[in-house]
Amino acid sequence: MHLRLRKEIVSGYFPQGTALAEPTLAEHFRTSRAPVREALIALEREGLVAFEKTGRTRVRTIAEKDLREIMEARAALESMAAILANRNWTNEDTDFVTKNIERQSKAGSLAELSRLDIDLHHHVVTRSGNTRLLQLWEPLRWQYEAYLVEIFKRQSKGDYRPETETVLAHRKLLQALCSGTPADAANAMMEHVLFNITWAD
Amino acid sequence: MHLRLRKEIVSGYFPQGTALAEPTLAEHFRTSRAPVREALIALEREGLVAFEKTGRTRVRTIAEKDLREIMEARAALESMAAILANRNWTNEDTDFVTKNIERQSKAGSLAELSRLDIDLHHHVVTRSGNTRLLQLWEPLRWQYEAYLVEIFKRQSKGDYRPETETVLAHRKLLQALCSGTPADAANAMMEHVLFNITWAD
DNA sequence: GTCCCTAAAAGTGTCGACACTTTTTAACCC
DNA sequence: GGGTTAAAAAGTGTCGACACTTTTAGGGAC
Repeated sequence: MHLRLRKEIVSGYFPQGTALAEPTLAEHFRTSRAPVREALIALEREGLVAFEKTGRTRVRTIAEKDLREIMEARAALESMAAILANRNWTNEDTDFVTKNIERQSKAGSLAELSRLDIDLHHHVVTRSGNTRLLQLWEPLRWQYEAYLVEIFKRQSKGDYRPETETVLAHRKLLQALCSGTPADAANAMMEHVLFNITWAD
Repeated sequence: MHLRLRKEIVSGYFPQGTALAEPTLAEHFRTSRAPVREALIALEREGLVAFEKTGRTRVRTIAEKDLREIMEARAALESMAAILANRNWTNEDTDFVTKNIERQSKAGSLAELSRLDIDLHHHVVTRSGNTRLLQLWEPLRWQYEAYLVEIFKRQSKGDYRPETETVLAHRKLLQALCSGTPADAANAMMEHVLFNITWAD
């Protein structure tokens, strides 16, 4: 329920600013209001919906300035994750990331590239072995995805060229993760994530 | 309601592992179960309570290995916060932190020192100006406090000596925040927070 | 058309109830 | 006493209902 509603928000089915009335959602999910309320509370803490002072709920709007916050927070968490993942790194991890990057270079759309990109970053955070890092990271992920889907809507589909910049940064990151020092890994991640801020605004 | 229950957990009134049955809590707070459930969901996402597979809820137990995770995550968020706060730093901030450190050096108990310490770190995260950083940091704060109160219980009250180490690290941090580079601030914060890991285990 | 006021509609917050599941208790046998 | 089974107690998940608040819609004056 909570997961289904999240998917509908992140996928853009409920666009930013949409009013989320409990009776309506209850009907939509064929349940009563109680489970809906509980899902909304969880989603509020994930930053995907916002409660107004009157108690009403809307899909949160994520603007450019929010993206900066998200990327800064991601950079903080992911660079630490890179340090920790660097310690635990195995050949299986290298394989996984290598294959991911390979598919990125052949990606046919910005949406596909983004999905692969998020997968890669998710892998690093997971492999940090720090469950709290992952727990804090996940809301940022959903907010980021919710932002992306909005951008994709506005963007014409025609003008896509593979993002060679991103792929190069990922190769550098992989290098640091599998054969660099923890500091190398942190720096590569920090630069890579923060680069997207300047790229985005 | 959510805040009251949190306070009772963090203060140690509900110790780690305590079963939190909804009807009992409802009676305790003189409400029905619905608000209790909603508070529990919020607290679960703050990491203060844990749901078992059967749906039952307990106050989460935070052990030494959890403390490591918490401190690593704090280091990640707070070092980024230090970078951002360094940009916005004003004389008022310097005053606030200076007074805080002064009071630390005169602190009469470990509990008082901890309270001042958390206040100082909270100030830096707030002054980063990044609301998401603060939002992610707060759950770590509660978990940390819930851990501390448990430690204080076990510890004899007699053997307290002021932690000059901590005070020195804070002075160094302040120096970096008000007259150093962003990198200085990040490093000072990272070292300071991670130092507590080795100190704690 | 616009403004204002009122009435209806929609929404939230809280409650008690019911079915179902898990845990505890108690009785029984050995 | 220790173990097993069955009944009772406690707990969760979900639902519909009610009072109260906010928003929307409509009607009248100008």
